[in-house]
Amino acid sequence: MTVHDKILTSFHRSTVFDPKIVHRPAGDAPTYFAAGAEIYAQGEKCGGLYTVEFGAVRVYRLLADGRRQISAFHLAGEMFGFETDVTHHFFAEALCATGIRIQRTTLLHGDLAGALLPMALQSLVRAQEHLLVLGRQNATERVAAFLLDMSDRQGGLRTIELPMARADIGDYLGLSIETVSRVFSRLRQKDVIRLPNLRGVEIVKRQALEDLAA
Amino acid sequence: MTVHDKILTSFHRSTVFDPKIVHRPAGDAPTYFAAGAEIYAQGEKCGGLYTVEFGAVRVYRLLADGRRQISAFHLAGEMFGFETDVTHHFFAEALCATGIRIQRTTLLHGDLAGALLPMALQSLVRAQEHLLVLGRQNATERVAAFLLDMSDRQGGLRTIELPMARADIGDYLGLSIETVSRVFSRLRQKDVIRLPNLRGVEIVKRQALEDLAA
DNA sequence: CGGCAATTTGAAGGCGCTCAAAAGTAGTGG
DNA sequence: CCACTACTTTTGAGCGCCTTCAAATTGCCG
Repeated sequence: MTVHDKILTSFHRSTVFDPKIVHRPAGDAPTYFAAGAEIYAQGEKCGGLYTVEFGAVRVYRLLADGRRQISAFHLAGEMFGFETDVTHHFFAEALCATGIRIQRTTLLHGDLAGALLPMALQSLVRAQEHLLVLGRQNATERVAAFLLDMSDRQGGLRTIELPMARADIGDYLGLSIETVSRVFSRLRQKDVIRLPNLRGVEIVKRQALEDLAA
Repeated sequence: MTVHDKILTSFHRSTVFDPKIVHRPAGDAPTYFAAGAEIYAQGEKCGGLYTVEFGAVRVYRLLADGRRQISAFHLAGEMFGFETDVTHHFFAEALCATGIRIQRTTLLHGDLAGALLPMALQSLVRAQEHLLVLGRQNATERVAAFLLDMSDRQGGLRTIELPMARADIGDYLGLSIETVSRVFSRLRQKDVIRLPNLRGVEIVKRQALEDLAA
């Protein structure tokens, strides 16, 4: 039992689980999840690998006292669910209406592993870059890096629709929701971004964001 | 070019490079590095995978202004150097006298990849657990988790010899060296640990550390 | 329009950082 | 062996960024 497993032994879910699953077919066909629906939970047996067909996913861990760290968001086309153990060490939930293709991979070696290694390494690099953000950047830098990352992963669009709430962004960036909101407001005041909807973000001055992210 | 690559374009090494390499044979034989010696640098062409035979290694990234984030320490028996690109995105340096076995892997698929996937996933899980520490734990919790991790990875020994300086611990945990030192002192005052040497740590009350790490 | 949740904004306080200096450690050479 | 130097670690004081607590505002959906 590792340090972090120990941390989580006393965990209990804070809200009652409501699956909200519209349709879960057998085999490799996509499964549909409503916003907030659980895809898998810590301690569950690993079911394989997951590919986001549409929508978005948050993957996170919890501390015993309820503090949450979202280790990654996964958007359409991305793969997640890599684990070293037979049971999940993380929770995965849909951020919005989401379609997931589940590949049941009992054997993780041979040619299949050869195809998976690049995907796993992609996740590793993302996690390592996120370590730099969490370890050494201030609130403004974190939010700027986050917005640029989200934009890049949606094709570098000028206007993006965030699939997650402020609370999710905070738990991803290691900040309180109030601080996230304050940074958004400050960026809006400086005309670096515009906030047309609650979830929409228009990047007005990309260069300014990039300067801030450093 | 990603956000983080951009961040690092203006990077320059802060100290003059002194290889201090005693012996670097060809092929798969181990290479020896003195304390502080560079194993590879950001931007260099990837040479393959690296296995620590003895000693210890730090892998890190830098921001343009010199802030450093150590993404991982690697001890004897551990493998590192996984990259998605043809060039390194990180720096790797020996923390002390260290022997490294370099496997030159031109093809990262097939059975070889099958053997590598578990190692890569191990790195991924470590990075994700570290995200929880950096994102959601305070200074005391971070140091406690670090000490337990170091102890566990050295066989759960009661007394361990840290191969790294306070500055390295700080850059790993996202803290200043002063804060790391203060937490060490506080743990010593509470008789949770003892500090026989500058680098030595004796874990007197493991349970207390585990309670703190949560 | 009314009600609920999410977001925003404000005020006060705390944790960790920066700056600074003292104490301890190691390495070198006389 | 000891003196000298350079570096690391420790300790102190003050400050600033972010958090917490609280309340106002906005947005959304019936």
